[in-house]
Amino acid sequence: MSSTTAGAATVELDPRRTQILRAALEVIAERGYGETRIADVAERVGVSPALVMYYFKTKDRLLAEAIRHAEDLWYADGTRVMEAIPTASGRLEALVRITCLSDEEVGPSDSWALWIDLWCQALRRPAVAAVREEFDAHWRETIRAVVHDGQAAGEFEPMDADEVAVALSALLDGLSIQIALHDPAVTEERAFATAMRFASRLLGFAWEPPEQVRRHRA
Amino acid sequence: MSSTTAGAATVELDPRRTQILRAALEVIAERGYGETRIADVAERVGVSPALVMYYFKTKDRLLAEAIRHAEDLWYADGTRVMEAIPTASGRLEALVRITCLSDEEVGPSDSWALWIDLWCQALRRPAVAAVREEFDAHWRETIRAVVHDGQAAGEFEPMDADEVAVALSALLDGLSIQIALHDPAVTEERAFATAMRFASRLLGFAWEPPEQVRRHRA
DNA sequence: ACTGACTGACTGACTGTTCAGTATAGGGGA
DNA sequence: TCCCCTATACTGAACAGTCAGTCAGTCAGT
Repeated sequence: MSSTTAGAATVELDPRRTQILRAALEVIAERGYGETRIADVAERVGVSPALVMYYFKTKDRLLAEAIRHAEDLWYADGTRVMEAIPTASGRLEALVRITCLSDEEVGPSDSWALWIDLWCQALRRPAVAAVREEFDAHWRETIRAVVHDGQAAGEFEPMDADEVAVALSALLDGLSIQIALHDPAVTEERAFATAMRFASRLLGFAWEPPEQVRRHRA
Repeated sequence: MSSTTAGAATVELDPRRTQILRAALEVIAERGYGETRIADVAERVGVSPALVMYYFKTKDRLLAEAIRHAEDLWYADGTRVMEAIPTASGRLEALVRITCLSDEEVGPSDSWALWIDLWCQALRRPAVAAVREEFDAHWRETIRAVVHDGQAAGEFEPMDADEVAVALSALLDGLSIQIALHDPAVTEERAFATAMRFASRLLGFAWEPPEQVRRHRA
């Protein structure tokens, strides 16, 4: 479906440019969007702040492009992982795993912080809001497609796939917030189990929690 | 009790102090936590910036107290509304309604933005993180209690109430993000219906989406 | 020599915080 | 009553630090 997504991502091949974008992403993840200074980004690359301005006209443009770059990276990884999984329930579990567990091969370990910052900045910055809406729409469409495939294959019960996509993406967003904030009541494993239990119950497929987090069921 | 908390108690009763706190909350909701200037708060109250520093030693302390103040206000309203509802399913619906629909009598209309900012700042500010964790723990406990009551009364099916609390609070958080960001795919009414459908299916109680979601309480 | 990558040094704006000082209210004494 | 004294609320102005953005100019490759 989305085999030609490389176009937009490879528009900028300038290595210095992508180097700066990557550095900006690191700084944003560490210090936060609002606390990111051009000097920090420049120092991380090992160049002068003026060079950052040379490549990106303003700070706003740098940060906006960095956010979009993060989205591209995240989805490139995500689709690569997803394509290798044959069953719909397996792909659904992969989606939940990517969202809840930090040791997956998708995105940086602190990508949750980036998400929260994305939402926060999207509140008031139209450029960020556009990226966010695109990102979420794409994410929901991914879930919807998996649900649809599973229903067509008889793995899932028939029900409104859009509805499931909205509910499940919201659930995952909410859980990722608790994980990002290290809430003691919501560990990564618990979030994973909660989301999977939820999805399996909703879609009517069998799923058993792994050994270490298995608990009694009614 | 007076020896250690007398200062704090009198502090909260100072009208000028609460006036500044309220103004700070308004500015935070409008401009965002990171973009809030003490000059803005002072101007809204009609005093000099120096007076704000006179009451709150630093900007950080002002903002931290403002956030805590918001939490207090929100829960005061929330518990008042909840107490008047007899059935557990009714209280659960009220919880969802408070979260999803903007015209309820709980909190300011833009309290979602405040929540997102709360999460964002909690990522890196320990003082805010403490308020956030308290807030969420209280919120989950509220849900858990309602679920437990409903199960005891036979309204809900038996299942782990903690599990339901984690899942439902996460779902509501995720939906509130989409609402706050005005995502075209998730209107307030749709979020409300999604959450209620989810909860009723999970807990096994009957719920029908209203023909037209009632708004503006008569 | 021309172009593009790159830099050091500067500026200009913003803003949290301080501080010296003003005004007002109240209390106590004569 | 009048005056003095003190504490409290409050302000205008300035200070000090931070940073995005600019610019003239250097350096390397062609």
